[in-house]
Amino acid sequence: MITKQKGCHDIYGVEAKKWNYVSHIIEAVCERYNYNFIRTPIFEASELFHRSIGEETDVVSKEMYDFKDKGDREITLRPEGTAGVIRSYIENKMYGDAIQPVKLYYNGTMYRYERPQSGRDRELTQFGVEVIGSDDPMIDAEVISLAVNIYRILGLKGIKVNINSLGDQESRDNYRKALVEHFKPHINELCEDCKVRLEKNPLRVLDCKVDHELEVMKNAPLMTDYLNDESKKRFLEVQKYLDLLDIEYVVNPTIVRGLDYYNHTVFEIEADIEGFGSQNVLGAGGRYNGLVSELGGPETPGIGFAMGLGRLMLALEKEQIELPVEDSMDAFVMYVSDTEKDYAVTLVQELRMNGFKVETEYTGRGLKGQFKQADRLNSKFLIILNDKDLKENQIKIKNNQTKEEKLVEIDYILYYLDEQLASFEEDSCDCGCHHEDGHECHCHDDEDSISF
RNA sequence: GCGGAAUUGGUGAAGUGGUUAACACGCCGGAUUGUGGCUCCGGUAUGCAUGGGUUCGAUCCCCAUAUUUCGCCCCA
Repeated sequence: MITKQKGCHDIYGVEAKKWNYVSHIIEAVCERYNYNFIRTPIFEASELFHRSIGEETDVVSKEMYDFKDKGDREITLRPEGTAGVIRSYIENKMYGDAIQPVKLYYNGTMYRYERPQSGRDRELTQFGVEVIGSDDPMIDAEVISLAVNIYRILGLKGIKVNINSLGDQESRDNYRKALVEHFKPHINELCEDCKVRLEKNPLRVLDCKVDHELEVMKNAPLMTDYLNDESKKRFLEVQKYLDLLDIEYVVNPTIVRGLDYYNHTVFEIEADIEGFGSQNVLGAGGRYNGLVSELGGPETPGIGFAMGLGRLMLALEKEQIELPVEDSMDAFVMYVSDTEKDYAVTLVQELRMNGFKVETEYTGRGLKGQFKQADRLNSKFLIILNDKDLKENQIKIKNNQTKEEKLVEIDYILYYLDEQLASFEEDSCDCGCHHEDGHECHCHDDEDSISF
């Protein structure tokens, strides 16, 4: 048997419906914030990721899906979404668009050659946004609030926002120097990885999990103390806007992020959920004011974030948040004889074309089997065709909830079904979803009634 | 890249170095000659991840591979 590749997943059935629902919520929220959908290729020139993410990062140095195509081009399956979006922004000269800043969102698969574990796959789905062309701290807060509001709308509790500022180039350089001076005398106490990090990317030493408890680590200089006045002011403004937006957050100076393009605001959104494991960062992002120019575009500020949908689904599951999943039919058309079947074929099409969700029998089951099948499909009405009724221009239709059966004139079938379904929905939840006992219904918390 | 655990039918699983590998659910059929969901009866084929090895004999023991899963590193 040929099986799926390591770290990949087939998503289907109820799970696929849940994914679609979540994507739908995300889209609705993005629309309200006036972000526009962008779809970029899944593969790009390898150089794009080397230049943007950074040569020394783990993502680039050991997790890239690289290959050469038949034209001998160096290709990489995208490990994250920002690089491709920025490439597209530059290539399509979006910096010349009348409407600025450019606000974009994407939702697609990313690829990282990693060892899979809970909450981490080789093929992962990320939703993310990018705002390019504004350096206003207000937009930093908006991006964070957008992410938080998506989690809120989905009903997720225990969301923790950690923010930090890496400052501008000057602040970062000063801090970098201070860090190297601080750790140099203690280099032998650090783990092997950190010794290398201190050389190549000193900031990364800070979020080392191995050396976390060391004394040198605890009294290491803080980034916040090395921000120059402008960076400091900017960071405080971001916090002011977050306060105004009623977003709870914690300033955490150890957040440095694994991708090199970040500066100023960086943030991570954690799920503080029992049993979630160590892969508890649901979303993260930050500002990247140097990235557009680094990739050959004009000097343009930008900020963005990404969230892993797989982890989000995991969190929703752990918190036992039930998503509304449409799993019922309006009607199931039953038949036995060939003439009944012929009529069924046309009736089913007519009903479908008039907006009803209708199913029928395809596998030669007897009437008994068709009743069972209709129940499995959670069909609200059963249409039981009978040659004798058809000769008299009538159709038997049974309400599967009340068990009432009625003979209806063929010409009135659409009207009858429409009316019956309307009254059907009055005394039951109109979302059409199944609710297990004890679970709250979130069906009406959809995008038409979201509260921020 | 490193380490631990696992893999038995459509599904959940029990089990043993030796004739037909439990049990449950599901599904199909019958009782009910065109009205199901309850009940009862019957059926569900070549099925113990793959490849080697030990053995008279392996689903069981050993090795390798694959996949799954949980950690480390790192990331969403």
